Amino acid sequence: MDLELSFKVFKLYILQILPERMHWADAIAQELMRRSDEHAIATGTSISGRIHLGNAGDVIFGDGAYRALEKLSPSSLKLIWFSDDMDPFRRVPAGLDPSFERYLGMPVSSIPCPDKCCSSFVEHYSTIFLNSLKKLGIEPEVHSTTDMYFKGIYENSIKKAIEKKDEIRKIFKEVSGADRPKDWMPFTPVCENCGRISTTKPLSYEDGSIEYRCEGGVVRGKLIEGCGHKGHSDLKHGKLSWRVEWAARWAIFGITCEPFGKEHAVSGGSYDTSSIISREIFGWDPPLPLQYEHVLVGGKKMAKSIGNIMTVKDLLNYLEPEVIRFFFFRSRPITHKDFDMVKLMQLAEEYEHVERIYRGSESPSPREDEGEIKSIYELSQVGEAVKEKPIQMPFRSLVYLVQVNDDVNWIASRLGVEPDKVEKKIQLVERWVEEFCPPEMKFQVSPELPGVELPPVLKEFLQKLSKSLEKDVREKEVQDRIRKLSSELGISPKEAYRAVYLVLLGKDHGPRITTLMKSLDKNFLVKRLRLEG
RNA sequence: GGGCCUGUAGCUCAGCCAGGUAGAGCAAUCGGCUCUUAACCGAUCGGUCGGGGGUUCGAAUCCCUCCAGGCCCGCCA
Repeated sequence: MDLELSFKVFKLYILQILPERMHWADAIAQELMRRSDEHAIATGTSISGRIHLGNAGDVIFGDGAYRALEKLSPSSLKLIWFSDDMDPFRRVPAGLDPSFERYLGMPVSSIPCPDKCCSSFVEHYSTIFLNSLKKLGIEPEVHSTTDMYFKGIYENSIKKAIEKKDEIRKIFKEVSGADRPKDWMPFTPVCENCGRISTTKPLSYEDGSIEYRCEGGVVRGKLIEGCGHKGHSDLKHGKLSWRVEWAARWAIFGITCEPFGKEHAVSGGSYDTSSIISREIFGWDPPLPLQYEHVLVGGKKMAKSIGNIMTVKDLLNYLEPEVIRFFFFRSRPITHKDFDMVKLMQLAEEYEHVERIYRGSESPSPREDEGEIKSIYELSQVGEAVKEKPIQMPFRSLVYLVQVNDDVNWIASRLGVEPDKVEKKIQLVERWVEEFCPPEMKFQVSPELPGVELPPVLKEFLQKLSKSLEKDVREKEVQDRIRKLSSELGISPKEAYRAVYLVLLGKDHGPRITTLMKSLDKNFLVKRLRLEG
């Protein structure tokens, strides 16, 4: 008994002196600083069409680590985004002209812009992506893998990999049990005749030159025919096999941390293999992995076939950038994340809550960790976090206000803010209300008197209320009047309010009554309360 | 065939790595604010921590197992 008690006391004491809980980004930054004080964080995206929210998550998580490291002042620090544009084009995304099929098997960097507005397919999609990341305050150093090959940045790595290809084959065998054939080459050239990379087979290597034949290959289970061309390629027009390329890239850029999804993280997967290749072939310690779970949308995987692709650009039509960042930083990367457009208001409210705590207009509850909340809020900011008490324009309030009256000046005066401050947010909320707002939060003043049966006493109440409104619609008096009348007539205020909502909206509840009334034409209101249409 | 993640209050999630009084926000309910529904404030309600077993003085937390959901690898990346 005594022993048990002393254990408890000891533990409670320890808990008190332990530092506050730590945000994952801070924990990673600490671990990284323990390892070294020069850091490069790598993120990357394979460009196969519109770049969605999940792809953005990769970079956003990287930015989280970047910002947390920044606070610890390492001697050098950068955030890199690799445009994986030497990858072969594997599937024509939905919505694109089917004629793009002719590019299957070519490096995506050689496909033209689908809208003929940019210099290429890759530029088209990556520009949109990078611009929307910029709005989230993320501006990584950008590298195109195609350019890197062209410029010869990979050349030494390719030579080394070819030299040690048998060693690499052994690593593949040991780590993932995959048998690469004896004549396997870690580098695949682009066919100089047809421009495809999925169809070429390297035959031999000598002095920086690869002999190959374009004999065809399989892409997503579909056979792509080769053109039959036989030729020689230098080491600038082709690509290292992924796991080798990944390792080479780590070594070349000195990558110390990289976020990635489970497709790489799986046991025997590319992170395992690349780690060993990195260490044994290129002599670089693999980066600290930052594993994350993929983002779902409305409980489903984002897929072009389902048509539920959500991009940051799309999302910026409904949410402020801070809330999008908040979505990624409020919980651990490994946690399932479901971006549900219908529940977006809840997300916005949680962000507002964290903002109030950070900026001192609300105190955290005993179980909320102030240090962690501080990190979450700071990581959610596009720029510097501000400490002053916020003037908030709550998403929820706006949802109701825009449905009553979408005049900017009127809404601004209700919220007590400058019209130009709220204008943008009104647009965001209006779009959400129109497209995703659940029906129970939607309302509309009925143009005709809704067909409702009211007991005589409530009719009398409405008549009297109507009369008093003929003279005066100042809001304090309206509420006073409703209360007075309901007590005079012996009905509960609740019934009284219900009656008003019924005749105005056809529903038994609605937004604050004075807000609603004030936005309506006085004559209309008086008539309606008299049940005259 | 191999692996990963998730399961804690109606909803969204902390807490798990380093076992020690089950938490927050939102919702709901009730009340307050000279202004009673949905801008604010307070209080309350709400959970056999997916099930079972084990280790332990003590398990949401560690181990085993089962169930449910989501996903990945086993072509290429």
